[in-house]
Amino acid sequence: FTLDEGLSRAVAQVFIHLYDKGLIYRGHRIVNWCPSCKTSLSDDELEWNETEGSLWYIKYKIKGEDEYLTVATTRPETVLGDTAIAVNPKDPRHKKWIGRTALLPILEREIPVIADPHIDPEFGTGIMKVTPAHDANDFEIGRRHDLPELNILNIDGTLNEHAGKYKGLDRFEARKQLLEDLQKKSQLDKTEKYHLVLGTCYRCDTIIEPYLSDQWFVKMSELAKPAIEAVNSGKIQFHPSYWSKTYLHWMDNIRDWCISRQLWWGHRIPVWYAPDGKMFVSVDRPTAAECPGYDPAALVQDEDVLDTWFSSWLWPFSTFGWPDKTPELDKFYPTKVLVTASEIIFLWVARMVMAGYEFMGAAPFSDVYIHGTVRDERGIKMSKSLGNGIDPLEITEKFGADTLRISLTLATPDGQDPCIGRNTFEVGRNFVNKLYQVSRFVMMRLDGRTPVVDTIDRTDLVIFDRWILSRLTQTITDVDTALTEYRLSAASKILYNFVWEDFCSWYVELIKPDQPGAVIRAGSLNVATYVLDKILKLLHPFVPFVTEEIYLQLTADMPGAPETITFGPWPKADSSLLNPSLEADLKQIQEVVTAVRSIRSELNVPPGKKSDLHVRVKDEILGELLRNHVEYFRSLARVEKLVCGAEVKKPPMSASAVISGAEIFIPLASLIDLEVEKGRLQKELNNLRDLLEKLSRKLANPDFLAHAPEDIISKERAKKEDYEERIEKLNRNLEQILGW
RNA sequence: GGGCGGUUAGCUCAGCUGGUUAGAGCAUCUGCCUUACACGCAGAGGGUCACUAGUUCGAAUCUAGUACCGCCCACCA
Repeated sequence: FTLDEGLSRAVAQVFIHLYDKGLIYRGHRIVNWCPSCKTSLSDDELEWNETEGSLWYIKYKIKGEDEYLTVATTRPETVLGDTAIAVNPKDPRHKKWIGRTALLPILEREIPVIADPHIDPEFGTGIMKVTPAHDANDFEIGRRHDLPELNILNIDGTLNEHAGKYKGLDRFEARKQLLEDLQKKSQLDKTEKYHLVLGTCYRCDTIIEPYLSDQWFVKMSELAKPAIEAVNSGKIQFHPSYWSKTYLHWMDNIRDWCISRQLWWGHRIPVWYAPDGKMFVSVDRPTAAECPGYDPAALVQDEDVLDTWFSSWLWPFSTFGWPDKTPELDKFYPTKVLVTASEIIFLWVARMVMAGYEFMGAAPFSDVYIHGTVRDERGIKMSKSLGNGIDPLEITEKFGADTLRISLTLATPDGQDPCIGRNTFEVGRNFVNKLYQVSRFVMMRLDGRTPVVDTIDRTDLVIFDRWILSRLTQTITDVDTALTEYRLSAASKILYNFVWEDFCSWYVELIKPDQPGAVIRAGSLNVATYVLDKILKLLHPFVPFVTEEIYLQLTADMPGAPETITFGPWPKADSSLLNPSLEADLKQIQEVVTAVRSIRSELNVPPGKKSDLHVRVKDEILGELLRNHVEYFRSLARVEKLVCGAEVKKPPMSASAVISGAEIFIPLASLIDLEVEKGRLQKELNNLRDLLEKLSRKLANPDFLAHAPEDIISKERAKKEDYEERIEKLNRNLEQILGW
């Protein structure tokens, strides 16, 4: 907590360090002042109300001429605090007046006519009055041109001695009288209705007044240098990297930091004032020796407190006891990753980097991960004030903490903001349930056998076992890559797909024995358990509670198992398990199974009814693959009898499908609907013909053949051959049907 | 006004260095209470990749501009 004693001392020390170095100074700044509450307000404490106001056009006489410059203002009483008239240097209408002297109406004070690019020639008359003490923007102009900052207000909103005859009047009464006087002197050119937005005090509704006050500042340009260099050189990296642009743009244009706040809660500014105004900078009340010639008891500490970020920017080291050299500081500074939101890149991140270099001599971290900000379904950032948020506790209550976590991870585009609604969380809820169910299945099918999760018996593997191990290996590699690149959502999606598709939909279904309740082959069960263990560990960062629970159940009877999943090692990719050609073989089996399912579904074959499967293969390797493993996919494809080989003939009255490298026939006699089957084949035929046409055009283009790389051309040629082959087969099958 | 993102199926998003029949989940439609899961299984439909111009043999992917959405910062005499 930054208001704890140790951290408070660090804050004061830092103030003194910067003050002694000449980097902290006292200056003027425009604040929002409430004349009723007699306090300054932060921008956040203002309420902005749209009102119908007026735009008054006031004439200023040019000294020594019979000419007038007319300016438009919404606050005529500030005329009394004007210290210049300004025009745009490029404005041809008013160029000739630059450098001349104008006379303030009523008070007849002399003020210069200056040129400043800020003035918009399109607004009003293109001439602006400059009131440095009562407008933030005019203040900036005043600084640029070294204008006097003339304060005309008292703290209660009445006018002070600089207001001449209007002294003592309330600002609005003064406005009224001034306008009347101008009218009388014909110096009020005209009045227009004007729509404006007025800042008011959130407590008392009083219109706030921009007010010049004494504030403390930190000079930033020197502090910024090493912090800019750190990001430019890559010593500090943002993830995603484009956030470094935001950081650098701000740092390159950095302005001095106003660190004093007129609040009651915060670190008090460590400055003490003697009755005569003499200043002492000190953590505690100065001792007699520290303020020679003054009575320490008579010193008064500055009433203001420090900006909250003035303590937060020290956080990476103040939390470890700095400025003392503690073992914690030694061990934990610098750290590696800072995780935060983009909206505080300036407020916090940039300042921590600057403080790190200034006080520790090194950057506080090497990587800054910027996470997304939740938005609602319309894309608007969720916030308390808009009331468009979803309460995370409500989601946790309903679906569980893991669901909240994995759902947000899955839904958040890497580096961007997720738009979420209530059903965003169903995805995660379903997934966590799926994980739990499949785990339950594996554990049930242990049938009393002790699970083995650390090793696999490589002499006892079937093709599907080796396949899932290869897929697992690839998955671990992909997840590691994604995490290394700080792509959390990508990592979670890789795992989601692996678990749901590869593991649940294919592997577990393939190793299920054909007979209900039959014991699963020991080798496959070993692999299933082994893979499940790795899944739990890979998913643990995303689904912490459920993976822990399952892990403890799975390893309950396992001698020497860690007492928590977090003590287990992160899975390593074992490249000897990777087998791309095997994955390609499996893909073919999957395609056959999918084609069969598709035929059956489209022809409305009752799920309970099994059917024979005839496969004419182009290559006997596939035939063998199918024959040898039919027992595994028999139930997936509802196969009664399998006939496959290069010479297989199409059985009469059978439905067909053509995939790359094979033709599939299912004899369906009574079940087949001629029209439906014709439609199916025709549709596929049309699809392939379109593709072939496009491809043929491409391959007939001499420019393509001349410029495209060889491997692309041969790939396209192979594709063409495949299309032609499939079209021919489809044609034959279609002709046969037409002959029925 | 400045800076930075985004725009791909009805919705939420993948698509990394240009060559895939542009993918997934939700939603929709069809059929299923099939040995863990109906929070499920299988199948299907659905996209001129915001628009315009350019670079290229080839653009969802690169460049420029336009429009719209959003975030941060500044400002509105």
